Amino acid sequence: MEAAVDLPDDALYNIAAVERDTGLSKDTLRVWERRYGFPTPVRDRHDERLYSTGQLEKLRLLRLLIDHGHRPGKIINQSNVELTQLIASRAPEQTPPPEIAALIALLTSHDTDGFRNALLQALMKQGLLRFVTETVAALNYWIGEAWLAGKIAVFDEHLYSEHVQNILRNAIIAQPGRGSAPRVLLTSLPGEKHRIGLLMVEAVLVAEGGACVALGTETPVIDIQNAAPAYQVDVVALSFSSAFTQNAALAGLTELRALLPDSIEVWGGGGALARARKAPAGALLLRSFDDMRYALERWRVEHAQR
Amino acid sequence: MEAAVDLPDDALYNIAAVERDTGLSKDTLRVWERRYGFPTPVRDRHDERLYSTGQLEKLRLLRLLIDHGHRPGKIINQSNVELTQLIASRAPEQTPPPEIAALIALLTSHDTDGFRNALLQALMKQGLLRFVTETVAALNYWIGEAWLAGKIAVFDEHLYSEHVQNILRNAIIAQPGRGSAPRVLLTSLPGEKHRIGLLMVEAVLVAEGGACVALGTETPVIDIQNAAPAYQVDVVALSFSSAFTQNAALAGLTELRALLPDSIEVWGGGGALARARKAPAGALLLRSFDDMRYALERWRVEHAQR
DNA sequence: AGCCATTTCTGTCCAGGACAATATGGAAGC
DNA sequence: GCTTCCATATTGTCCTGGACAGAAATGGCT
Repeated sequence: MEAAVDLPDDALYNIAAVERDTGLSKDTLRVWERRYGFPTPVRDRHDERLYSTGQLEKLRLLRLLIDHGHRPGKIINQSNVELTQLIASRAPEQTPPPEIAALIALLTSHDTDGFRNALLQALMKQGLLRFVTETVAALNYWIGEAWLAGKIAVFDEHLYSEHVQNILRNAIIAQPGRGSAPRVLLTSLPGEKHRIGLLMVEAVLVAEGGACVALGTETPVIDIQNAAPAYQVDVVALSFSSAFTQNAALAGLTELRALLPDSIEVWGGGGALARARKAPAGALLLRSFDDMRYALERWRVEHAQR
Repeated sequence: MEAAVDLPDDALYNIAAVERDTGLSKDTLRVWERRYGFPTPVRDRHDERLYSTGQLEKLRLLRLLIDHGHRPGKIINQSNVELTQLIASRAPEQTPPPEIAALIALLTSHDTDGFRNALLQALMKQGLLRFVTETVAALNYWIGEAWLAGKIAVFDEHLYSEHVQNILRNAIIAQPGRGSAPRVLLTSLPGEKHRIGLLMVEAVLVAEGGACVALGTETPVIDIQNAAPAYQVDVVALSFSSAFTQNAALAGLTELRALLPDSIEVWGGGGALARARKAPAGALLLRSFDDMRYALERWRVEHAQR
């Protein structure tokens, strides 16, 4: 029994590596072992945990399902195969429209140049506004689905994110005109890392002739409070992907609303708020890009007479 | 139920927030308290640690000095003032060159368009390679210094990062030619969020005629392992900013080296590795952009005969 | 159906002990 | 003088097992 190459199959990972690769904290890993009897890593000579590749794999499946609403206690004792089926059964066999399917096919065939060119072509054909609200939005959705179904690799998703960022940032810079009122400060709260949503909003804003001060992701509330007057913005807009809890998103909006002067509006949008019933007092919920365009128009009407 | 209105100055941070803001692990924070008597957070009604703004500040100074070679036990009982002096004495009263100072002045005056235009102008004047290795590198350094000295706000740093990203991504896309060998897969490991370093590397690579597959930040090792053959790359390059521990960076390189076939080279660079003594067997340490250009050249010579 | 109270579940925090990995400092050898 | 090696000191990470807050699920009420 001799392997020509070191097979990664019998590799062992210490708890720090598992935390890094699964996003599950060391405390969580230990408490799962204590409560549910999984994972059961072997120990090295100094009684430190060493996790097998199979356990690491299962932990990643669990993480995925938990992020999509399953409870750990219900699924932790199922086998890898059962978990994979659970993931597959989630989405009722739908297929994306052909344009989107073609783009995804380019991505999964690892044809980086082809994918980039196809995106650029779609942008040219549709213009920035439609490109963002139709193509990119649909891509986000269907790539998420494909990922759940195991049809797309994590690294493909990374590459997708990079390409879309490149193209959107490029288009935003290229947009003619310097933008007028309202000036919108755009960012997300700590914990919210999803950059594409922010860039999509920025693209729409710029396309509609607004001016955008983009701070990127994960700005602490206090720093937003300080930045808003410094940049003399009219609106502070926050994006919450579905990685955020709806409650956490609403709490963030409420906190920010309390900290900012009344003259500055607070807008919130994104997946976490798509199903929210009502906005916190004094804040505005944007459930779609159309909502945002109406909000822009309303702001301009209200501030027209001066 | 408690009514909590946070005022920035007497704000209190729980141990998770401090870990996030300082990069010191919870274990380290607790063991320092036990051993050295610092920090001494107050406790909430459930005996959980709450760190004051001042202690958070001191912890950040300590982290910084430790990253620069000081030992914790020697400096942990000095005051904030003494630590600040220690930092100041580290870089003997230097001032940034006038071009850099002018850019920083635009940034701190919140003149977003002016800052953007000045960056674009520098790029046009210098070309991509010099812009990255001179202007952006210097800006990173001096903005870090300005932050240490309290001369720059967190949100200004966020805005800086966004603008540089816009410009670099724009320049990378605009670069003529599709790039040839070697094909380099470029990313960072989970925990390493610093995007500008990655983009700088990508810009230099592209400017030198290489082909780059950029996966963005925080790609788990397993996914890198899978991506490398899928994209048929010749080299996997990882970037570690000084937010990473040197040990963690070296461990990551070692792990990756073991998982990838010998035909794929492993390169690592960035602040965390700047003072590393020797590279893990089979990996290459790049301590500067020049190192990277030499490495590219060497690779091309070695693979010239076909 | 919607709303509120109660129970269950789950992640994070705690204390204090242990030890591996690294850095330091000095002695020995070239 | 300079490296090389080894003993010692320092420092970060991991361990166990207990506790509890906050989120989610459940049930009872209008």
